Amino acid sequence: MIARADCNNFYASCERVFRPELEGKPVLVLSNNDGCVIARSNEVKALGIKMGEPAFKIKELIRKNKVNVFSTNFMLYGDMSNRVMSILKEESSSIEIYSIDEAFMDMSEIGGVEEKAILLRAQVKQWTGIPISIGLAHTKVLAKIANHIAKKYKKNGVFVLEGTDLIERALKFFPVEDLWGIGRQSAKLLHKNNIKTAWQLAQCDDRWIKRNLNITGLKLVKELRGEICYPLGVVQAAKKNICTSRSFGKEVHSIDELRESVSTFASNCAKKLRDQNTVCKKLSVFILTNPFKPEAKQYQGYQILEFPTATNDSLEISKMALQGLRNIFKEDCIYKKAGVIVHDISSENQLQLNMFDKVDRAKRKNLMFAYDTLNNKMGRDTVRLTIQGFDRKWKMKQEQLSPCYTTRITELLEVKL
DNA sequence: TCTGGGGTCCTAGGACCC
DNA sequence: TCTGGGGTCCTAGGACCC
Repeated sequence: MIARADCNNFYASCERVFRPELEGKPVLVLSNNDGCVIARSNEVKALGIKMGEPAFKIKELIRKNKVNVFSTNFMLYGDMSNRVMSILKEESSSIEIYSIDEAFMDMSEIGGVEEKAILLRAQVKQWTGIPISIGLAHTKVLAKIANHIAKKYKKNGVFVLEGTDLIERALKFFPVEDLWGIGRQSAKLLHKNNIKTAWQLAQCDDRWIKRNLNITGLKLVKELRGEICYPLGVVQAAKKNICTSRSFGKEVHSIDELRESVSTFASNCAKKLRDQNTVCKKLSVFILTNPFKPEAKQYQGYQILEFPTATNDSLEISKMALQGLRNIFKEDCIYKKAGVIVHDISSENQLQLNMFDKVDRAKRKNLMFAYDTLNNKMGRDTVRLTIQGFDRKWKMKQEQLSPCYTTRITELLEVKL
């Protein structure tokens, strides 16, 4: 039996732990620079405030309803997460920590799972102050559904989804678009084909599913039918990509400020690399202007660089990242390499990049991904630095490389201290 | 519809090889 | 330069997740 434990309104709950007087009152957490909503207590949800909503649009609503607004405090959330997870670990050593606020656990060897789960939930609440919900079933996808039901409809926060009748009833009432792995595109396609519930999806022909939703969709459907396709991943796998990115809260007009950020973000990525004992081969840097400033022209820059030898050394990585930033502002380099950008930082130190739309299709190929992603998701002027992980070939060498690099870095850091 | 900041996996098509 | 077939590796881009 797989249990899926999930913290309710996690960030908002964390803030409440230290402000118990906010129990029962609306609590909302805003993203970096107080841009948009990233966590809501139930009271805030009831006000109709949506996830991801820009803060400026709901100012009035916040004021009228005396909503308690917090800026993110990821140190706090990470710490609270560790506390919750360590309690869960004591219950079951086979645990996969899936994200900051949720985990899958193997509870198959534990008899009376429902009672156990209820107790576990009470324990987490008592020791950390964080309310959680637990869904139990034989596959991860079903456990997710069980969790949904537990959170929404069960006073004790626990639901066991087991037995053909109960599963059928649950699936018939569960909207297909709420399934784990069905996003906007897939939902649209399914609706067009008159598939509205999880149950209807589970009845579909395998070949049709594979053709329309590919192998991922097929796995999802098999899990709905009770066949395990996503086994519990107990060991924490090393990240294949590491990324540090941030929006500035204000406009940036100096290259020095960009250099500062790029350098800091590079070190940050390097530290993450060392923490998981890996090295990187490639690095990409990109920047773009504020896409939400309608009157301004939009520009962006993007560079991929490759290290001669894979590394996790902060200095090497920072240097390379700064080289990338320089390249972005160097015309000759751009068209040869990443296919974009440039011109000068004009007289007033304004950032001036070639306009995206003027770059022809072939040249901008590399940029499409960055552009789409950022245009959709990021606010304000942004510097993002990504370090790409290993492909298969490199992975083989990784074990030999990383200890030696790690040692070197440790020495280096000690010297610096 | 969208004023964060992270990640993952899959697939098609191009580059390259014999 | 278009006359064969088979294969692998790589990566951009799409879709999804929290």
